[in-house]
Amino acid sequence: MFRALVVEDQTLMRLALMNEVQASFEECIVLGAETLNIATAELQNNHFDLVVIDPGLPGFDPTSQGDRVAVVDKIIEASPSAIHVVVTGSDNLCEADGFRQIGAAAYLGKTGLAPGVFRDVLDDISTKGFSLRLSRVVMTKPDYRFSVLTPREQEAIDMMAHREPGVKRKEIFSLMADRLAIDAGSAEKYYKQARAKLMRQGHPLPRGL
Amino acid sequence: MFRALVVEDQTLMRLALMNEVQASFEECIVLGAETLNIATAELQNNHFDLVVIDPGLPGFDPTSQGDRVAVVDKIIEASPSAIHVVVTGSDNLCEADGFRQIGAAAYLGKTGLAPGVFRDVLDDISTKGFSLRLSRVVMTKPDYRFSVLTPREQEAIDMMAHREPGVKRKEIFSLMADRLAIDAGSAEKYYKQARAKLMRQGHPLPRGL
DNA sequence: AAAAATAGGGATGACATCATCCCTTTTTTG
DNA sequence: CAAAAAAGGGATGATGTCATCCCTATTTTT
Repeated sequence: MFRALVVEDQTLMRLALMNEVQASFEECIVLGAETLNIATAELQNNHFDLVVIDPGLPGFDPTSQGDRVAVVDKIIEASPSAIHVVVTGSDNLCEADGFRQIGAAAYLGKTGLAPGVFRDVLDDISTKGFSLRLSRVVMTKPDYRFSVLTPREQEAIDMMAHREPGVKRKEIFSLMADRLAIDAGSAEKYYKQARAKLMRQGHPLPRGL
Repeated sequence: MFRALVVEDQTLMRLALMNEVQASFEECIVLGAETLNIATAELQNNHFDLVVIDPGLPGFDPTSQGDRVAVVDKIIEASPSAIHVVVTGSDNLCEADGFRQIGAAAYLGKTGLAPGVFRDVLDDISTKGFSLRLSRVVMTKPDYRFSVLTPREQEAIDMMAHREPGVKRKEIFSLMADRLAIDAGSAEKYYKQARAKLMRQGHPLPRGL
């Protein structure tokens, strides 16, 4: 059974990261720790295959490079056989190198760290040994979220809304089919159903229909 | 139809906040913006009832108090009729006062901002006019997350794991029943089912069973 | 010893989502 | 024009979760 630990003080982010880890493994146990104390206690008593760390923890100065390295270093030394992924909001190349030198397998900026990216990061690690994803701004339009839509319908709307001009809808349906491992016809159906729901409720649809 | 906008650069956090907003309203549309540019473009073209803002956006100095105020101020001026909630990782009482004075209805620290808290914040706003929740460390034990459990089962395990010594399980079942608006017997069933699943797979259960 | 709490199951219907396949009409494109 | 793309529906079964009610031992309290 794959065991992972997520060390992050921001609750919503911790839960989101735990979700990402869970989504990356068939069967697994994921623990979440808010503080270094909780984390070290767990690391002493149990074995972990993967540890995700945000170095900006309570009780440490987030601007002090020494504090940040100390946090990560302590965790790495307490779990030498695990894969260590550093996640931070204030990322930079210099710090990435530093963490890499003390044994981290990945360094990720929080901006641009979207659902699904974590899986890619793990692929990077197993193929190249290290994964570096610095923060970068990607969005040009906002994301829409409608409470009336099912997850599948929401995804269909999302992908269609981000369609580049000139790209046919059919192509989006194929893409969606690939990503969700379903039939292209089903993807089309979800999109149409979603669209119909929004129209029925008189919603102003995002541009691109 | 209730319309909300979440302005936050960290993708996972933005999605989590959008979820929190959605969970707080029956029917709603929630937009997510990664940058101030996207946000202001939306604010110009559409009306919003609620705007959630993280002042630490790309292109601004997160350590500069002036930059942070400028971001929030620009958004508030662009949507004077909306409720404005400021969410930040580096929160302090002084900044909270500052944002309150320019019209924010809530100031929330990211640490301790857990699922469900947002609803309470909105209650605070409508009753007291302002909600202040500074970051604070709450956890003493880690959270466990098992991929084999359904959400209900996971919640049952969560709540039981955080049971104070001396508290009877029956009481937890009642509490769970209250919080989920279900029967106490059902809550008990979920817990037992979850426990059975974990035992069957040979998982070392968290202390407190 | 009696009462309450806990452990451990089985069976059930309601319900929503997922995924598929089918159909027609209109619009756009080559 | 002909063909492809798109809009707009209806019907279907599989599946999983939710929520409930039922049952019997065993253990712990009182």
